[in-house]
Amino acid sequence: MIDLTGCIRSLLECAGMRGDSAARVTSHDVAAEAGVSQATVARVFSAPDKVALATRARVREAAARLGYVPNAIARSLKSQRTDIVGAVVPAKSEYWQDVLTALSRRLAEQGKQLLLFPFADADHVEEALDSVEQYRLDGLVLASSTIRPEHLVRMMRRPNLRAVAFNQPAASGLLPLVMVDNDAGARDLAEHVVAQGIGTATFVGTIASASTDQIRYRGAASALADHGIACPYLEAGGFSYDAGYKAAAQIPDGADRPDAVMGGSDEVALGLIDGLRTGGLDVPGDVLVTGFDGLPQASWAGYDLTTLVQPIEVLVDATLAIIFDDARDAAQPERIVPGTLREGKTTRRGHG
Amino acid sequence: MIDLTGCIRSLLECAGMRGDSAARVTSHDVAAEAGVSQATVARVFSAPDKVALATRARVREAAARLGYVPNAIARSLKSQRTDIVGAVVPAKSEYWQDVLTALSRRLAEQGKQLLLFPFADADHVEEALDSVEQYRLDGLVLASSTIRPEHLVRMMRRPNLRAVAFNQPAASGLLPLVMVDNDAGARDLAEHVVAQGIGTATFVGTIASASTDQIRYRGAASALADHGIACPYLEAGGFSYDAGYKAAAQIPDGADRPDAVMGGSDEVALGLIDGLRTGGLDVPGDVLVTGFDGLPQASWAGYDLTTLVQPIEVLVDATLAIIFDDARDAAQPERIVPGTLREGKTTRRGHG
DNA sequence: CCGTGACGTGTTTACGTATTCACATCAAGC
DNA sequence: GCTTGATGTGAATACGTAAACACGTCACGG
Repeated sequence: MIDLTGCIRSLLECAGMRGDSAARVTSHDVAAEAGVSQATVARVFSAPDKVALATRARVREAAARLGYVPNAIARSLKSQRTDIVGAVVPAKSEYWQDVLTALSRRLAEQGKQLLLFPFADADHVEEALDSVEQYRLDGLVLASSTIRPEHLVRMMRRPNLRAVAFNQPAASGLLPLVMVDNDAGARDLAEHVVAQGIGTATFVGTIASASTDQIRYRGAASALADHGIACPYLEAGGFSYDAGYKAAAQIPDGADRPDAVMGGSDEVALGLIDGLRTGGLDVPGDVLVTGFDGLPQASWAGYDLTTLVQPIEVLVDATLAIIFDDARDAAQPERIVPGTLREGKTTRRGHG
Repeated sequence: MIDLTGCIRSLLECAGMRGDSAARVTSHDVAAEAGVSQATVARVFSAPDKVALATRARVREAAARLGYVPNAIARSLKSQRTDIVGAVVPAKSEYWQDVLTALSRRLAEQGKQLLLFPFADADHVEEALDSVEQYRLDGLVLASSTIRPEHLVRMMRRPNLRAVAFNQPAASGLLPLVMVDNDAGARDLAEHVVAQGIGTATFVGTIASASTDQIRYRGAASALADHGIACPYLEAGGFSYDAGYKAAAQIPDGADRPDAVMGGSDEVALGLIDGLRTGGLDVPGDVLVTGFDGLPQASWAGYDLTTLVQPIEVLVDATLAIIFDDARDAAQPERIVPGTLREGKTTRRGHG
């Protein structure tokens, strides 16, 4: 192992020498080295088929010798394209982590990058957007339903910037929109628990002012009402496990205890499960629980939560299609994608 | 609600008009509007104290009227600073998500941004690094111990780029390095389970070739050996819950069953717990389990895992200090930060 | 044999800003 | 009253690349 390190060190000195002398190699340097003009060098790296095979090889070789790497900053300035997509998302959220992972992976496949603009509170969105405007991004994904409409408006019509609202029903009519079918998903979940033979239910929402929360609650309540089941609303006050855990204590026990508790998100639902179990209840023996989102953690054997799985890949692809497809005439597209019901054991009644 | 939308729409048209006419407002346009030179406009936005109060106000007003926003791309080209830090990280990992969250938040506080270079397999690191070189980043965080030394070498000595290895012991001597004290942490965990009175133990590592995995195993095995306890190594084959879940089936049962199982990471440990429980064992009744990292999920009531909590904020701050502090003469700093033992109920024996 | 077009390359300019240099103004000091 | 210095501003340039334009060469067809 020490051997390996030593070997690397010597490689390093070699690289270091080259690196120092090549401190800032530009296309001009390469041009001089290869005996061509700067324009030809640029062409070799951006439109290789426009330069003769022999020249191309000579330039490539010279570039390699000098350690030349094209400067993306200068390219962006000239071409008015950054190949960078921004994402404005809440700083802390399991769900958004998953979305960002999918998004950045897909972008990387296209040779594009993801620039992150996380915000802690809704109050800090403004600052994030200030930064967004400075970088001339190709596209922007506006996530989180806690972004207020006035912020959305600000991002409209920015030249060369396609902004897309992601899972944010409130943006409808203002921005292109991609989201899972929250209403249908909530109804599916409600129908599913009804089919398990429940008589009462409670919905534990995330944050009541969030538009996704409202739609999910209305969908669930409406479906339950079709079966004559009332569904009171309880606000957890956050999108987190902790919020759900604490909310579990608010759920009536004894005779008033609901047969089913529907969480506004998976994170809340997982917290609910642990909160209910800590309170001495059995899930699903005493109470059925459902979630919404389809987080990886929902599938963990310790929970095995019944939830509505969002097709994140599909949503991400739709988002990128809006950003990069030149069908700009198709004004304000709205892609509403259906989710998939995942049946876990948290709604498997009479398992004992 | 329809009212609100209507209101916004009209605002929108107003903004749209301004947005269109201001399609690409430059500092020259502002200069013309304010009756000053472009240089003065630039100064107003980058060194306001160098311009007279009255002029400053006039320029600011003109800028606001035209909707001028400084162009970060052009600024970067001129100033040779992007105010962007890159992070090369594995695409899927709970732990790295937490690190990135902390990192981007701290950067945002300084008006800097985070550019993400996620990679799926270790084989794709090369491509990610190609992209990294094109953007002239101010700094680079190289994460994941699956990045091979030859990749690290490549990132050394890049002009204007401070690369830092994050939790990657193998980078020692090659790059500035920030990491948690894996050895001490593993020993602490081992001592803790010994104190619970165990007689046998097994270490379930993540990926045997990862340097963190090796250090953690050696630390734990060494501490256990001090008490005369042998500690066989089992490789889960990944950093994931699933890997841990599957590895649980490999752990001997019956008379050979270890009293404690030490996971190489929290994700693996959580999988182990569920895997063991699915196998009919009680955790901690039959087997004690420990993790490593201190993920939020480890604190969930359903697990309450004993683990070594990494001080992520401290690690991130140390990383940024290396990147931005001009003490470049302090060659190859290595910051090794101690973690904190978190005692959960997965090592609380005789709980019944 | 000349016109036509395709092809490859060089020259030049523009992208939008930060910074250097020069210049003008004005207050203070001998 | 003229130097000195500070202060505020404008002109000019550079950052590194992409693309428009022009030019030269060569093959082809009439």
